[in-house]
Amino acid sequence: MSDHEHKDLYYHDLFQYEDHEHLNGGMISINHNQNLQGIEVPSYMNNTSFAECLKGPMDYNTLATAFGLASSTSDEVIFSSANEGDQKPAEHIRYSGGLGDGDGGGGETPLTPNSSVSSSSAEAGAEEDSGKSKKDRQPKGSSEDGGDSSKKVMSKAKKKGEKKQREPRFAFMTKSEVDHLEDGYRWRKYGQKAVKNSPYPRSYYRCTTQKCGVKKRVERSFEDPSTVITTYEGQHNHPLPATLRGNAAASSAFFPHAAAAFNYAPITGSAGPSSNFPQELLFQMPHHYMINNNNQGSSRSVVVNPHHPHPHHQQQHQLPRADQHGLLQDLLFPSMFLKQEP
DNA sequence: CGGCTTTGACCCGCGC
DNA sequence: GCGCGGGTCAAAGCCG
Repeated sequence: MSDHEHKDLYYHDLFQYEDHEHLNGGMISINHNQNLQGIEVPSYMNNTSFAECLKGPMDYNTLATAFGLASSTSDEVIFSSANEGDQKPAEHIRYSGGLGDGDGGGGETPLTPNSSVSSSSAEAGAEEDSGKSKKDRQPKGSSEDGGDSSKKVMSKAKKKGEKKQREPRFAFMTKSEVDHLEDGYRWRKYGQKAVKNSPYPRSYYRCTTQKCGVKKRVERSFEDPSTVITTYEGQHNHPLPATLRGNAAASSAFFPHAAAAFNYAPITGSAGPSSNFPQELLFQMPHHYMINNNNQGSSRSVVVNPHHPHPHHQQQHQLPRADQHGLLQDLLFPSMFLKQEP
């Protein structure tokens, strides 16, 4: 497997923070207080196009067009969820994904997250940041006995051949006062770095579940301090931690709405990422989403469990038993995306 | 005491 | 080659 090939196949760094400005125009407003009907379509975008995007084949270009983005150039689709609730300011969600338009010779993209069938590439990567495999670090302070140096060298050499490749990423912008938004999963912070040109640091989190290599970065927008940018990398290979399901702990994870939406979106056309919505978007999202709407004390939660082993199928829900009841009817947002059969 | 956060050091890729 | 910035590690500290 040549590194270059992978480079072409997978589009990492889908989210360019520096490019935020030019995308600010494409936002959809979703009013959490009004359920689905609350979705406000930007003036420049007619309802029809929006609806088509959601109901029809998830064609990236269609989406992009509907969102007022230049489909040919833009990599992002922005979701904005306006929570007009009292205390909480509006929530904006920016969804971003890379356009897999480059040939890349599709088919190679991992389709089944859990079935590591496809090229370890993405899967293995998730395990532990493939690229710079940790461990090859040498404890500074203790000057080490060199005993492990071998280990270190080894891993180093190993990585030498294969270029590091990151998991596809998904970023969301959320208006929130809290940096780390609950999304139903448990995360452990493993680092924090100052962000260039920003007074706000960027925090790095890793899913605490073993074997799950999902990571996420959280940082506050320096342009709009009230906005938190959450970037997911990788996909969960496990269900939501039971302890968090239906728990108030999951307070305002709005970004998953968008994620869920795309996860359920049927893919049409070839398996290639070229003309359609980039597959990364469809398969790299967490499998479950818990969404809690705390507005007005009526906490509602939604758990979406795509498990979409077959992208060409219509969405198939496999909600966790415990959550199966009451959740669907509680869907605040996904139903229109889910395109549920009447 | 276990789990999590903090934080400085380290590694790596990339541009110059 | 060097410096910079992003990302990660892991020891130390904190907390329930």
